[in-house]
Amino acid sequence: MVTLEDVAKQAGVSLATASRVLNGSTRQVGAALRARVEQAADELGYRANIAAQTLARGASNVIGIVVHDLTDPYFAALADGAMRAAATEGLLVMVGTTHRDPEQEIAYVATLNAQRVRAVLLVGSRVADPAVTGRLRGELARYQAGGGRAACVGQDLLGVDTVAPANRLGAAELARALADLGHTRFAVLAGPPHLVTAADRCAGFVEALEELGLPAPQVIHGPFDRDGGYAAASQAGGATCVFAVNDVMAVGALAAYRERGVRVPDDVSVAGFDDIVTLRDHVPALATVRLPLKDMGARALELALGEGDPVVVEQVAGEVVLRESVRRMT
Amino acid sequence: MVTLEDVAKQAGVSLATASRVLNGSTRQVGAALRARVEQAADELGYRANIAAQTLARGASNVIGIVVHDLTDPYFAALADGAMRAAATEGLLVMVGTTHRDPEQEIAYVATLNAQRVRAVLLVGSRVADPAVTGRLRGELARYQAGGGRAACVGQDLLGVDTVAPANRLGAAELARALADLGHTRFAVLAGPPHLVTAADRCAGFVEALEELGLPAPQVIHGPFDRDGGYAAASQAGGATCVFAVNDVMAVGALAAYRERGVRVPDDVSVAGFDDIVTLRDHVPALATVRLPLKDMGARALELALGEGDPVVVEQVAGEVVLRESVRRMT
DNA sequence: GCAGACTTGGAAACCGCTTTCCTGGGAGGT
DNA sequence: ACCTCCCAGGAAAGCGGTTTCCAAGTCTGC
Repeated sequence: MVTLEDVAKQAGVSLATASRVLNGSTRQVGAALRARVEQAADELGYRANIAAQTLARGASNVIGIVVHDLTDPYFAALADGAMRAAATEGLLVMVGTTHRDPEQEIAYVATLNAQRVRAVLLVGSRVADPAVTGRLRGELARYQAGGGRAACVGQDLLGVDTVAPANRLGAAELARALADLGHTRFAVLAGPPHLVTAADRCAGFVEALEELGLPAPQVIHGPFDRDGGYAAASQAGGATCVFAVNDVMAVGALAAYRERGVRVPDDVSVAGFDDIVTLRDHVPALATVRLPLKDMGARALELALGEGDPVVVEQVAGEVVLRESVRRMT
Repeated sequence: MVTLEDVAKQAGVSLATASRVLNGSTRQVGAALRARVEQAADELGYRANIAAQTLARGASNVIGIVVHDLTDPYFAALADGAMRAAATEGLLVMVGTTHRDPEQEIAYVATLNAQRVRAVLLVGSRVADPAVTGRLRGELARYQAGGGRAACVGQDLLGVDTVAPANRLGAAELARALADLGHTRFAVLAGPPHLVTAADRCAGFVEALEELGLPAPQVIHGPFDRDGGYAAASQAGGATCVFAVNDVMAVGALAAYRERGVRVPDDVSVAGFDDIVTLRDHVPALATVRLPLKDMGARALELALGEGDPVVVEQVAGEVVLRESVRRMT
């Protein structure tokens, strides 16, 4: 591997000069020397050793993003938003997937801390486990104590800058919209009780129905993914409208109904949450609550990078979008 | 930030001993000292500085993955496969997205080289531009000259270990399967002519039809994504069966037909390529050629990490899967 | 009881780059 | 002409680890 010293030697200049020419410095270097250095670097095929730069500068140009599952379009969209924002800042991105294991999340924060990344983004729902959350907070605190910056997309439970989707509110608005269509008997495919995102959406929905004076919906717990939706849908009976707490689950539910010959929306209405872009061509088109995922990812990165001495928490509103998968009761 | 020296001082041992205890060495350290060091590290909240380790060891524990677009489930699946494999090896992953810009791809290789990553994975179709390919090869060669390892998922055009989907073959088999159903008039939504993956699939399909003595299909070029499929479908006329060179385009095509009131498969059959998992609940279910994307990603990482003095190129066969989106002609 | 072979701990060189501090020389002012 | 001031260039001190090389024990086996 060719080093800066090789380049300096070849160009007949000092290490300092070579460094100043090649790796961006405030100091000026004379045109003649500059040219010699650049030529030497080119001839030798010099590539700066970033590990050395990071060590010397005491600051790296990479950020870390921790998501649950990259193949879930929800996280892909969020990550993509953050990555685009990072690219415009000239930052590299290290991505970690936890596959929904909170321990992995904690471990990643430790690892990213060791990497001295500029910022870490924790993307995805928190879990309702004070012990785990506490340990994660501890790890984050340690990271931040060393000058690291962090932000989160999800719930404001970590004491860091947060982009928080208005899950409760969105679900409540959805409930009201569905009630407006004349539905009265609901079921909620509620996901796992310990997942805060799932729980919030479920709670918002249930509370809104209560306020409207409607009967409490049937709440069915299960996994937060497509198969969870599929399985939960099979247990729902008697409801004219089913709310799956995310789009992917809703798609699973639709699949279950299709297989059983239950027509959507004729026999049952189905709504989801998130408005996953990849699903826009699904048939029937899915009623949902739209979240600006890319923007949220990008915004989270901004927050992490920004000064923000006081921790900032930004609520992001969702927008109810009714589509073919729901119908008006006559 | 607490350093190893702080730990050593607190534990009353030398830097060398502290290093050996905390950061994995072949050398033994006595139980007493080991305990003291570990306690000190714990009390101080020590986290090794990986940049320093990388510099000293001359080897990093991160790999780079370069994909076109993370929100495209095709790449997400491939990347996920590679990332899982990386995780089992204890490697961290740096992900770069090029958004289909070959220049970006080259730039990423340079950057990852600067990072001295252990290996880089280039995931996605090559482009049919000798100049660009040449520059990419040059950058890769430079990286490999420095001890870097590389692999590619796509076409064997880079002179590195490659996992190559059998695009031609898969498309040919698909063509035969569709011909078996009695179709004779085909259209191909062919994607961009310069994208090798798209071109290969198109060519395989066209050749197979020719061998069967069937009339040449209408070939419609356009973008390689959902909207490209949507637009291309609108231009196809007279065919009873349409082959979109990837699933995402096929979904776009289905959307276009739906909007125009063209029934699939009654009026026209539609097939794709890839068998994207996220699309399994699409209606109508998409006939396609299944590629084991996760395995391919994982395999590419293995290849990159393996010895492999001779460059190895692995063909991965696709499996034709006929589903509701195609019908038998009577 | 002692030579030789292992072990364990520490000192210090080194990884590749940044940056502070110093030096010499030219420009500008009087 | 003389003195300052400023600026380009270089020497060298880190940045935080790893690892080689030594020295000093500690075991063996005879």
